[in-house]
Amino acid sequence: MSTVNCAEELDFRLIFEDDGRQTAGPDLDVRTFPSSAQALVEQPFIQELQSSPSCFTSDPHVGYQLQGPQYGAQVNPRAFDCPSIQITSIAPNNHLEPDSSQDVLAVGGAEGGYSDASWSRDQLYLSLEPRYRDPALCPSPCSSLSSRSWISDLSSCESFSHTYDDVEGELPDAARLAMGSPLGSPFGSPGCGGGAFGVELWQQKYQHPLAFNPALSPHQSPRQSPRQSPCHSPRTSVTDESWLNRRPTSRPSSRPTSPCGKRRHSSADPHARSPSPHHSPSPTPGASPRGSVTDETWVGSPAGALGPLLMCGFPELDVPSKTRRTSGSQLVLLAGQVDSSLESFQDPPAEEGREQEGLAELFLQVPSHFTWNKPKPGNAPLFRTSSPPPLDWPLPSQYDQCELKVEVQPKSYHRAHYETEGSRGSIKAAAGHPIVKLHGCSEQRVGLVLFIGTADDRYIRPHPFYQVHRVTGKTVTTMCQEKIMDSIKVLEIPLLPENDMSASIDCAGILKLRNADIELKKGETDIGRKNTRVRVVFRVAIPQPDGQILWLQTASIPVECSQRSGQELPQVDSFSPASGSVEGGEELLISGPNISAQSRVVFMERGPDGRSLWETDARVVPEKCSGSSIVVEVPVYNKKATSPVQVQFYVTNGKRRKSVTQSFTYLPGVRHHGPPAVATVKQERWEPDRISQNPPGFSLTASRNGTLSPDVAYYGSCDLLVQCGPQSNPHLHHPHSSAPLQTPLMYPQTSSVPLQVSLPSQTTLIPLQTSVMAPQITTIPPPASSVPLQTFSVPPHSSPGGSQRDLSLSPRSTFVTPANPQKDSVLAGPGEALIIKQEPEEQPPLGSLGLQEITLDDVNEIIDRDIGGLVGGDQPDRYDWEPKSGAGTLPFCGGPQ
DNA sequence: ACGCTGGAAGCACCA
DNA sequence: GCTGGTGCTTCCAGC
Repeated sequence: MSTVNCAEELDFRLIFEDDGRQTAGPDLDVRTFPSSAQALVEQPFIQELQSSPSCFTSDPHVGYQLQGPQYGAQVNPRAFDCPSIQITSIAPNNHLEPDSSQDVLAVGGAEGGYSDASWSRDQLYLSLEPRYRDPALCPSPCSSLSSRSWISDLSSCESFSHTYDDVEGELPDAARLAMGSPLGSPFGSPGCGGGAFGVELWQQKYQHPLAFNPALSPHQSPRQSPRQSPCHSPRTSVTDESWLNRRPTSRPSSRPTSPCGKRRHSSADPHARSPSPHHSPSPTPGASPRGSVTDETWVGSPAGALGPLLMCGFPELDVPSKTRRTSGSQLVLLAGQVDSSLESFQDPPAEEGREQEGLAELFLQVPSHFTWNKPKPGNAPLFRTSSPPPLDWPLPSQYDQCELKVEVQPKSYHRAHYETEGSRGSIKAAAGHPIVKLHGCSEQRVGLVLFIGTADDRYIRPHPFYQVHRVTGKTVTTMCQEKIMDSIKVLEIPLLPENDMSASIDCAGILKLRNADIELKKGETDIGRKNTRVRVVFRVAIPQPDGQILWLQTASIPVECSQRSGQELPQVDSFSPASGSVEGGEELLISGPNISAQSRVVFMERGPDGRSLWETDARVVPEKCSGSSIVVEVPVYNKKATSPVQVQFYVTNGKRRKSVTQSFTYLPGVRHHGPPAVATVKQERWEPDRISQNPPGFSLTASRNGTLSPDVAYYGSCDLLVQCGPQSNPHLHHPHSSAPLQTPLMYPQTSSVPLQVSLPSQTTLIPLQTSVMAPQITTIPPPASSVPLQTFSVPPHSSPGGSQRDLSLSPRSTFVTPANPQKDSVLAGPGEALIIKQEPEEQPPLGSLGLQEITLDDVNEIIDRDIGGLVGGDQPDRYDWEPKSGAGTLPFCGGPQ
């Protein structure tokens, strides 16, 4: 890759402006760009999944609609299924019929709802320059061998010249382009000789934003990387060092003396930030005292590498999902697009639709964002090859016979490394490394995608402050490849039949991005301080006979990534029992790192508003404590309970040294007799009350036969040893194993309980709620199909602070059905428990649960109001994902507690 | 020499 | 405004 190439290849002015068609102003609709990148990046993968024996071979004709200009011969543009930005050479006014052609370079994806109709305007056109088809385009700026982030790697010649050699030619041209080949992008590789051009681009973008295509700038940066501001740091100006002079060493010569511009953690005051050079509430320059991903690597890195696509309107590039959601303009645009896009998503091929009839609303396909307008029966995690789901799109862990499971969980603590550090190795499990396995699909190799996700109380999404990092070395046995999806770095690992469709994740480390860099990103509302828990998220794409791709997702337990916290925080690995009489007095054994007799155990119950309603110390039984465990007496529940009440407890070693909370269920009138029957149950939930995986709609794993695959089994004993930490015995969580309990709060996605529960005549799904709003339970009449009555938990709508968590934390979600587990089952979802009971009369009165029955229509109404409205742009302001306020979060999303 | 780890210094933020 | 505690980031040293 020569400098010449870098400089020559792309000139965005020509592509997007001189072209005369892409000079849209700030309101240019670039929302779909991320999708493009994603799709592009995924194409090879998907393609391979479908047809290629080789993991990374490319066949532009297989399940792959992403045809860049390289396929210029194909003149007809094609609109993609998912929200996508269409880059084509055709005239803007040309109406593109879906599937009409394959000339569109970009693919959809992420955020979108991009209707064909929207093609009439705000499209990105990429000239059909043959140069874009250069097979030599560097495929993956992110597949760095170094411990540095992909961003940093991007600015590295080595990264391009060596790192990607192995994948060179393995990816379709389009993908390469999407990934920002240095050849194909001016941003591609400043460090590779494109520096001068990079400066030019920077100037265009930041100094002359309009000239650079201002319309796109507000949405440019990748979510994961600090974007925009070359001016964040004087030192890291792309002009000065990032572009022209690659950082010679990973370590700065001196420590920063002042993180100038560092955002105050406590402040979200936008005014504190200087206005962005471009029209965006972007952060201010001087953010980082030293080269940051933002500065150093953003423009000239993967992002840069992502090149034209990413830099020009890739929504996720510059605007985190939260911000994107709050973008009125986006929403407005989306309003007209959502439906159509959803159609493509929700309307599977006829045959598939038939297959899924039975699923009905058991599986609510709830795109995490605006894409979900109106859920309807028949949804399934099936996507067209050109429309892979965005990374923050909730997906089930199981569908039909296929289930993706984390067989061996990672340790709950993994110290992430900074860019300035060397790698701290791969994520580890208690013994060895985490293992992920795909059950039920062993006939073909499939690709596993891994990324670092959040572990907060909202839906899983790529973590803004952490990034997966490919670890290499002698000890690494698992083949993997770094890629960029949705502008997020991911690792792609093949799952091979010969390996029993499992993979040991020994090639994934975690990179910490500096808070200041991320927080200063335009639109980033998350703060990094104390946001140090992540989950390792796994996705698998399974080609279906009908050509669609089945996407499943699961996630690990939360992993603490900060040095200090990891070293000092008590961690509850297990406790027993998991429930007990409201009268208390029973001994509760809690064990885990940093737990000792000196620790305190505090029981608490939170109210709807998240405030503590009750909190009391459990009396420690010193004589029974050991070095890593503590025994306490369960305190008496403070209120009269007529139904199981789930409370939380945590272990603390002092101020700010609290473990994550664990759930304990008080059972009314239940006395504990005799020694606990030690039933070890995997508890994949780290912080039950704070984490919810997917929107409730995903709490059930769906199957085509109309059965539910609850992620949680029953528990009816208070004598359970709840395994909270990493566990490595998959058998322990088998639904048919002895362990009846999988805390209903466990993450559905991580659930390894493939319990198949046929819906009884009447099914009641009871949400775990401690919601701000009165919990609701929705009784959904059976759809036209054979699906029996189901009751869905419905998140409180318009709960200002709340949200998702509401669904996941309800003490009442814990239902004990010891007597007849076969009869009553508890379905736990991402944050909610779904209970199936054949005999409704045995259910606790809804009233006592704070639930109310509503009909499917009600559900739809709520959805329309809370989600659809948001999606449709009716209430864009509510599409605020500000984590702190929790306001405006989707109903199914949790709010702060 | 390099990668991985553990520890800790120094600074900024927060209560 | 001051101060102590806490968290973040970087650096060092050992294996």
